[in-house]
Amino acid sequence: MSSLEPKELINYFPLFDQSLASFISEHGETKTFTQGEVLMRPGQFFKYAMLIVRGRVKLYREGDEGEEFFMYYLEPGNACALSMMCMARSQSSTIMAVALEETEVVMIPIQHMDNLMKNYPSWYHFVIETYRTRFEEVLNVIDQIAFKNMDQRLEWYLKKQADVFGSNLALTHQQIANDINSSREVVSRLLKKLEINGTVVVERNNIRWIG
Amino acid sequence: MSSLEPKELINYFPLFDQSLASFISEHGETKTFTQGEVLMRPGQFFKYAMLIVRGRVKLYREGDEGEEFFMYYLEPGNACALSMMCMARSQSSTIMAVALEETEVVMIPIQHMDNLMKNYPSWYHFVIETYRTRFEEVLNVIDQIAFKNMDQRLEWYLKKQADVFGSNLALTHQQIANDINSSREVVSRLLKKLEINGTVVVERNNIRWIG
DNA sequence: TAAGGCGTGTGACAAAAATCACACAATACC
DNA sequence: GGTATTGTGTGATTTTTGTCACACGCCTTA
Repeated sequence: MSSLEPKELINYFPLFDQSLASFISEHGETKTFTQGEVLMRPGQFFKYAMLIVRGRVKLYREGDEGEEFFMYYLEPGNACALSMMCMARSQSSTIMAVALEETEVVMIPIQHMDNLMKNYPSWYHFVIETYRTRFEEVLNVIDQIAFKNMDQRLEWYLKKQADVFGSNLALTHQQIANDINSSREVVSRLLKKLEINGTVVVERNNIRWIG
Repeated sequence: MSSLEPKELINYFPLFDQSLASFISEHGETKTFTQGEVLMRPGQFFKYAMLIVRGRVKLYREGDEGEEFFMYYLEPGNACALSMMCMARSQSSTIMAVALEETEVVMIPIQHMDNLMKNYPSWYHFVIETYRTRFEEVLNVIDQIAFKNMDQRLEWYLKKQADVFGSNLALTHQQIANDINSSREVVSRLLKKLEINGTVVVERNNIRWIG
């Protein structure tokens, strides 16, 4: 439950200045989530701002009938933007965040927010930057599903995966289909096309992204 | 170019406290945009945070081939979230904002941001609230295009329009098609269905939303 | 090594949406 | 009133995506 050293924090979050890192080191609590554990679920109130320092978190949108739609990953050095828009008393459906692997998170209780905003300019710079990044990410998602066909969306999805996990993607066609809200057969066929095209190599349980 | 009275500002932005309203009244510049004028375009840097006090602004996403995709409106009392994520040096394609009618905007130069964040808690509460609202709006858009069919998306779109403009919508089928990235014929057919269904009355250049 | 589960490939078909080709009604403007 | 423009209605067709049915190969494990 004790927090990280200031130096380590600055390492992960280069936007932090010395005094901010010290403050967070003192008042933040670290928590470790196990693989598959839910960090955030629909309708939840937040009592902490969450900063990722180890592991990976998958954010996705849930449809009314339980469909999933992948949005983005959070990695060390990222913060959960949603957790920072604190009073998120959400409606019908909202965002899910689950740990993909064992994940370590620094949690800053919201009662410190006023103080942080007031006295640590590098904090709100970080907050704004976090929002901006996520907002742009989400706008890109909209571009894809509003303007592009399945083949282009699949390609974009695979590229994003490769950016995060490297060129070997341990994914089944079914998992991909879930993430982009399509069906296994469609994904299979499109992957075949991409393979002929030379952008990927398709193996069992694995896709090699060539680009 | 001179700004509004503090009292008036608080009227539009109830989250502002007295001192914040005074500050903005003093340092904000008001600017009037004419109908059709662009407040924000792809690739632009922002030098101001923009608060809407009169009129209406339409925000939409532009595709690579010039397609448009409607996202949301800004009305008096709203702020432009994008303008507040100041250094938005955007990439390939990003958001467009155009005035739907004559629109009055209070513009706060970004050099005041540090001061505002530091000394006016009601300012950053407002900023966070603005981000939160827009983020949720955008997530709802994603729900629609990721999980719903055209008929449901059309219905959702019309309802949103009716929330803003009242139940008489001066829209052609072509305009609707542009906003939801579909085609006129499809919109015509779906509107007919909705009319049979009793949710709308279709007239020339006008749609009456019944609900 | 036999059995069963899981991941993948594929053809046939269905559904949703986009596109094409018109007809025609309402309105605007000479 | 006559003519052009704009908005709408509708069938036929194509494209895209989703669904169904089933084959088959790989891998585990008993």
